[in-house]
Amino acid sequence: MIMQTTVASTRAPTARYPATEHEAGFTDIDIDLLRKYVPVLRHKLSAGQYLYHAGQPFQSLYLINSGFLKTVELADDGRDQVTGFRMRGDFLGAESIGLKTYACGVVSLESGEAWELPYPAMLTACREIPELQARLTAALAQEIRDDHAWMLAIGTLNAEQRVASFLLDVAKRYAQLGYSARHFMLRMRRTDMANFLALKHETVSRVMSRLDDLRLISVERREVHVLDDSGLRAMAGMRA
Amino acid sequence: MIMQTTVASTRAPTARYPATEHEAGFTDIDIDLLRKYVPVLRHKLSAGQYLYHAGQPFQSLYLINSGFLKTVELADDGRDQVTGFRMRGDFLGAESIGLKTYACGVVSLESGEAWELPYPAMLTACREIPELQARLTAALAQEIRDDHAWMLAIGTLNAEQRVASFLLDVAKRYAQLGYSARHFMLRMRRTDMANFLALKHETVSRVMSRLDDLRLISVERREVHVLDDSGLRAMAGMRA
DNA sequence: AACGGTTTGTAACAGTACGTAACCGACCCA
DNA sequence: TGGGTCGGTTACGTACTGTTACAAACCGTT
Repeated sequence: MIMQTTVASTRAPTARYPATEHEAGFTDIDIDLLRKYVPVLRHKLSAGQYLYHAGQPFQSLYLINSGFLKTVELADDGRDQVTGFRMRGDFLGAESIGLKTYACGVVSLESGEAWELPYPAMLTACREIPELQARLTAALAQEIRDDHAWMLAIGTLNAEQRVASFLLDVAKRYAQLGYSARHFMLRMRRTDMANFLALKHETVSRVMSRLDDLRLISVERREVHVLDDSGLRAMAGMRA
Repeated sequence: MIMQTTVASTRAPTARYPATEHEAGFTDIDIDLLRKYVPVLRHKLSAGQYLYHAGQPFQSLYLINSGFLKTVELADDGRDQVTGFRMRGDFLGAESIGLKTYACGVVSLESGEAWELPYPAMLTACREIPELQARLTAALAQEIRDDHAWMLAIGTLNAEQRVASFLLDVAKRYAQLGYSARHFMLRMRRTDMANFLALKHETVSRVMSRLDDLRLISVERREVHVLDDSGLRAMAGMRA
């Protein structure tokens, strides 16, 4: 086990459970072995801070040790799109491999810690540790699949279904990290959630209230209780 | 140069130009060197034929030599989403690396040829040819960036802008393969285009007609002339 | 050349999500 | 303590896109 145990957020009222056996990232890679080839640099992050900006020279990959971040795609004309949310064990920066500069930006949504892994050293390490290469490739493939799942959701689900799906996904990811899947704190603003779901923040608010009315969840600002898991699943998966 | 020159489609009335220096895929990998490690199997494809189905055992990557294909994400309940269109020089199957079965399906939209590259052999080859590993990783990263660009478009653009962006993207890719960017044949049905753009086919029809009315393009079924490139760009990029 | 199925185009209508705006509560800092 | 900002909620009218329906054009086959 390579992950250093840290408390992800002091504000979060989520219960703490034993970590599950499988986590994303380097779980089954020996971090000490990795350190022989890669100088791991630790970075403390605070809310609102950028881990890296789009356009900045691409130099490193990052592994999130604690905290919660969003990745943001930026267009020339100012349009922006939240392409995902990342938490402990997730990789960052892999999407920019092959480029001179980072293709997107990463913003921390709360305090946390990220480990910087200089890419040239990682390349060397990958040659020495075949398992590392496999993990990195698998992480890239996984990200593609996540993106495709998002496309499927956005392309085929209405607002209610998108929000329900999103909540279930968040719950699942918290559960994988050993937190409660039935009671959690959303770490992002409504605006970020809406942007990610290709909706407006008012729509997200309305839908959340609606899910509350239907007794599927109870919401108070960022605090969410899942009251009817199967009901929520039904709403998320069924056709309009 | 590794690419065998073949005619992509006999139906397409697109003019043929000298190929550009840069193409996606293995362009700068020596195909003969690759063959020392990987048994390359050629597959003829006809319109409507699946290259592979979602759920089928994952065994190989594919490199498109000629033709035009769509990748389709499939949900349990029957919802489906076209996640992309692929042409000569593109990789297929990389999104399923790390899985036992393919995560999506690939359908040929016209006759063509794909080269099957058994994945276990590819792994070996990657260890022997560092450049190959780099190309594969770069292709994966590129796919992520393409997906993110799509997310940005779907999340921030209206129907007109999406269709305009799509046409410009198609034009660019044809140009990269040496075809005309101002006159081309769409290889997919309106339904596929609409699904990819998270719209309905009637909406796509409406918008195409409007772009025609505005003299930005001239359309007749699948045949498209770009009449006002900068006008089309303005429409694609500007905010609603 | 005629046939049936598929694909595309057009139109009227309806609905979901949007845009605007006002309000409220939490938080920060003077 | 009070103003200011930020984030979230709710109401109401609007409009873009989806829905439904139908017709025309196209394709492959007989």
